[in-house]
Amino acid sequence: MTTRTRVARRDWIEAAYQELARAGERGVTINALAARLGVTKGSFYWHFTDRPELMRALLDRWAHERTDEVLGLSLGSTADPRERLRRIQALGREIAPIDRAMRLWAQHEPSAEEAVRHADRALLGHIAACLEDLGFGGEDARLRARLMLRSWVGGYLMPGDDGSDLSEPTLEILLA
Amino acid sequence: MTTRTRVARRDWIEAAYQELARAGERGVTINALAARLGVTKGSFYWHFTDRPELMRALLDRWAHERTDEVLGLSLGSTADPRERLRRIQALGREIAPIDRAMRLWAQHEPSAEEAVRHADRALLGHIAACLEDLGFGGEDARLRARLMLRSWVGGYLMPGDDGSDLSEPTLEILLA
DNA sequence: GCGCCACCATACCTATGAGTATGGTCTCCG
DNA sequence: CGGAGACCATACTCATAGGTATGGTGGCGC
Repeated sequence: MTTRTRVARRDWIEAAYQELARAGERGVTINALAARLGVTKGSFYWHFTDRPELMRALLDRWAHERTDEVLGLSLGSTADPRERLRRIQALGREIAPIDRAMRLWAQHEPSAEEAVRHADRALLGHIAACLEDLGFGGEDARLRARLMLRSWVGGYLMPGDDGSDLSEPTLEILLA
Repeated sequence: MTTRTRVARRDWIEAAYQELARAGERGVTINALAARLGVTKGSFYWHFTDRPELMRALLDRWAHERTDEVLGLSLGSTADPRERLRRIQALGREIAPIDRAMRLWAQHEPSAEEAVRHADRALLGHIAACLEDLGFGGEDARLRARLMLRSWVGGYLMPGDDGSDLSEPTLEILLA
């Protein structure tokens, strides 16, 4: 016989995380995850007390992942700030699904909103630092950083905008 | 006795429209609207066949309202393009709730996505026209218009960003 | 070998929201 | 005054998703 499937708490979190990136917060449903993991709800309610606990774990996982990524941007730092900005954009493209899901979730969940706010503070700091290295004044750099991030996430809410046109020519405008 | 409450089809649409702006697409529930209107579901299913029909009516209402607003921007046109851009921003502030709701809805509803796409095309055209009047080239104007709109709607997804700091200094950056 | 415990399946309850069936009431028109 | 139709209330069904209760089944220590 095939060995009885048996999942750990991390498996639930991981599956939920991917479901979150794929279908949004509403898509994170116990039954769907159970089917995906090949078990039933009985497993879930042994590892977790309720759904909010799972969602809190997702928030935590995202916050850590986000911190590591931004940290990676600062550490693997080229001297050239332009190159660093390009790396931020590259990172943005790969984390787009989960980032989008988190921000949409944050629209109706205060805890998610707080997590996004916190993560944005760090990211904005990093972008502003790059801009300062490019010669922009402190206040101006912060303004432009905010503008860059806003225009980036704004792409999520603009149909027919795959974000490809935000890469080079648009970056020139923001750095002019 | 108080006269029995009696609502029309437009009343349902109007209530739903406000509920949409207030609580998003998920907030548009038949029972909630019925309670708000002082009637029951029986009334709704007389005026409409099902919920999708109501939602289509909302899409229609929004599309018309949006067309009128953008048309109003073009008609009441000052010669000064800077002033026209400021009027766009002013309009943006007042339509923020329903605009936000529509864009969030468009994330998981193709018909809403199509409506937003169509409305954006018109608005982007108007903004780009203003930018061309300011001396920007055709392609550059379109890029900057897209950037402006993206940074505007991006504010919806950025916690702790009331959009107030997007007004003047940020506009200067985009017009530099 | 035996019991214990981690882990899961099964079967339930509950709330919510869409949708339906049917009967009642008001109003207007002949 | 009497019926017809517009309009709504009441009382259901049904599907989904969270949550609970309880009874298994596996492996590991003694």
